[in-house]
Amino acid sequence: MDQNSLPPIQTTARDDAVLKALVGFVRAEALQPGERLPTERILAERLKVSRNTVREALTRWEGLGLVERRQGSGTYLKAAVSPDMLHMPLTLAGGNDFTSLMQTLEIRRALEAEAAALCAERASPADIAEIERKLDIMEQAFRTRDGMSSEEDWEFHQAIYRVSGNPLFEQIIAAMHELFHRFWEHPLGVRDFGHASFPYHRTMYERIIARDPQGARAEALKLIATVEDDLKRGAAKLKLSSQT
Amino acid sequence: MDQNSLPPIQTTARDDAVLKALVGFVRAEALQPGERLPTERILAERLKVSRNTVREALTRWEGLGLVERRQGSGTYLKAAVSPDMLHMPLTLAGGNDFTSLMQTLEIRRALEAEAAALCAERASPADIAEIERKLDIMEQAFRTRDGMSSEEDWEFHQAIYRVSGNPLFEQIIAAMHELFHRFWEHPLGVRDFGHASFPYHRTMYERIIARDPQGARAEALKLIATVEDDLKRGAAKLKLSSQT
DNA sequence: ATGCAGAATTGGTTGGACCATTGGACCACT
DNA sequence: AGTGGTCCAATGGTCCAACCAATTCTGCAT
Repeated sequence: MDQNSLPPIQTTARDDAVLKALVGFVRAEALQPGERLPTERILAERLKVSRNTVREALTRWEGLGLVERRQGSGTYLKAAVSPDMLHMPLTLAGGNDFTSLMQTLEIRRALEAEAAALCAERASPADIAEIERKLDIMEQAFRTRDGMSSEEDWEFHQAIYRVSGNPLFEQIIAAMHELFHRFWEHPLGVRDFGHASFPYHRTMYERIIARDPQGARAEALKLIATVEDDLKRGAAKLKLSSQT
Repeated sequence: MDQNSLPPIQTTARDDAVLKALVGFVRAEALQPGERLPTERILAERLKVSRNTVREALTRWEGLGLVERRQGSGTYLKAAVSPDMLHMPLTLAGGNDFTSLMQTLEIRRALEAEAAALCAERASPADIAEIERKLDIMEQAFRTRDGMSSEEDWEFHQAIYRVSGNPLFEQIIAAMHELFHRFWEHPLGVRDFGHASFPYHRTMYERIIARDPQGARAEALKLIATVEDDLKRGAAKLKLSSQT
């Protein structure tokens, strides 16, 4: 017998139903991130469920970063919601910090190279102008502050992900970026962290405007390689691998 | 004034404390994934908190995929936990049109190639034996059922991600896989979907055992390319691009 | 042994109560 | 006008006790 022809029926799934209703509400009211949604008590009454059930549902959304609860104030939307969104909780098992850092870079290396290649294929003249603008801002910041242009650097990269035409690149790499910087807020003893990557931003840009996907990919790989080198230097310097 | 010199203070965080205690318990008892952890009632009593609080904490862990709750049975550990885990919930807005499907493949192309290369570099003899086992199972299923070996096919790929040594590959690609199959359960009109990719599984395996990262990468790219072709054929056939 | 009914266990839900924090209203004083 | 203080209502956080629903165990009848 084909087991797929008899999917398990859904008797109860109260909190899921609550979240579904909440998605509907957010869309109906066109709520934007930052706005407040109804109080738990009102939701419980309207949906005819217990307040505890509402709370379990909201706890799940809070864990996913979709919502923020402030005691005494209310519950606020933190991100856009849609009926068909997929949740992907990434868990990076501690281990030593160096390993985790390196793992985020392995993902980023793969995606950064692909995004650069796609960008070189698909960029419109307007896209190129935007990328160049971000590149100029970054180089300016790099020179005036001598290094430490991480904010502008990141904006340049984001522009490329956007031009790749695939929003998944930006979302996933952004997650890697945040994961990375949770360890690396103050470049572990490596004073000129990021210095080495600087020239490759412009060379990557040049391969993009030349509509050279393979070249752009190669430059992106070189760029990530310098970051990996910086990381290895920091690890060797601090021997930070001793944890728990 | 430096605003950073006065960070907001942290008062209470009951459920966080519960999770921290639970991490300690899991480590103390050396619980492995699949094992059952104490009853909610017992936890509440031992930790001197309400059962509701325990439930909120467990709900968060469930949302992160760390734990699975089965009514009437218990709560089971689903993954290893450690005190310094990092969580990065990522929610992807899934579209159901041709473009979205293609976008998941672009991500997968980048990651699959990188994972295959890393696998070729790092696979131990035991790893290779495991991959070969999965490959044999898949080829067997393919021949007996003539096509339609998607389950075994997926297991083969997962084995490769695991051997890559970076758990993020499996987590992210699994999300892409789910996003893809949410709308592709029955290969939209393409009867022999996946047929074309079949031979590349073995060629990829051969490059891996040959410790040839670039070769493995190339075979992975060919494999994904056949899937993209299948997708394009399905799209042209059904013109499925009309969807909300 | 086998199978089945019933009890015990366990997560899921409910309703009601109280606590802690927030933010606004109001007021006194400067 | 502005500063600080007090009060109060709204809101999320916690607690309790009970019951519901799914699962698992138990022991009896066959």
